[in-house]
Formats: sequence, C-alpha cells, structure tokens
Amino acid sequence: MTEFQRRVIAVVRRIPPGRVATYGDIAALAGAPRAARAVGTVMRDCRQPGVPAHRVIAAGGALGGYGASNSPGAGGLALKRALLRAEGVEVGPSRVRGFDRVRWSPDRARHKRPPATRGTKRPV
DNA sequence: CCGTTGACGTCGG
DNA sequence: ACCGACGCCAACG
Repeated sequence: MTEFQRRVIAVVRRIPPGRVATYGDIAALAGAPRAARAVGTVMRDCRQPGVPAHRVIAAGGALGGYGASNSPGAGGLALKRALLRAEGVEVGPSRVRGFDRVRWSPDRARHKRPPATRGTKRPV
C-alpha cells in the first residue's frame, strides 16, 4: 500500500452517508490536485470494508464507474446508484441530482443531515 | 527505467 | 446536452 493510496482512502472514509465527492475532490484533499484519474485507480483496487467508494463520483455529478467493464462486478453502476439512493441521494439517469447540494466538503462538518431533495423543483 | 493503462477532468465540436 | 480528443497522474508489467 503506497502513501498515496492510504491518503486517498483516508479521505474517502470521511465522506458521510448521503454526501458525495468527486475523484478530483479526493485527489485535491489527498494532496495531488491533478491525480483524479489515479484516485479512480485506487478506488478500483481498494474494495475494502469501511471505504464508501460509491460516494466517490465523477465531476459535475456524473456517476463515474464502479467496477471494471470486464470484471465480475461489471453491473456495479446499478449498485452504486442503489447505494446512493438508499442514503437519500437522488440519482438521475446519468447524474446525481442536486449535486452541488450533496457535495461533501471536509471542513464544515456541521451539515447535519443530507440536504435531501424534497420538492421536485424549488427555486432557492 | 520506460511504455502502457485506466472508477478522471476539461475543452471543442 | 452528448460524444470525442487531449492532458494528467500514479500503478503495473
């Protein structure tokens, strides 16, 4: 286990349920702002308990991946969505809805509950 | 040590 | 809004 991998995992473990973070975010928090792709590689391996990998998504709220297309876990994306939705994160066909609202940030641990979504659409 | 690879990101078409 | 071309980085062979 390399230093980089440890740091990435450490950050991912801090993502609370109902919240998400992008690969880029994790990379930055891990000290390697341009290593988003590498973060993905780490996630691919690291399928360990205690690591909420399903909360790590792609930029802009895109789902990203969740299991190699040639792996036994290949329909993982469906699972990823299920897990997110189970935590209260609304997921569209190909995107997390209200992405900016559920996007996690380490510092302000105050956000008690997941912003949920309620009203199908509601201005501010 | 160098070339390839891949759960990514950004810009253009 | 969707698809494709580059760019970037760490891991692997």
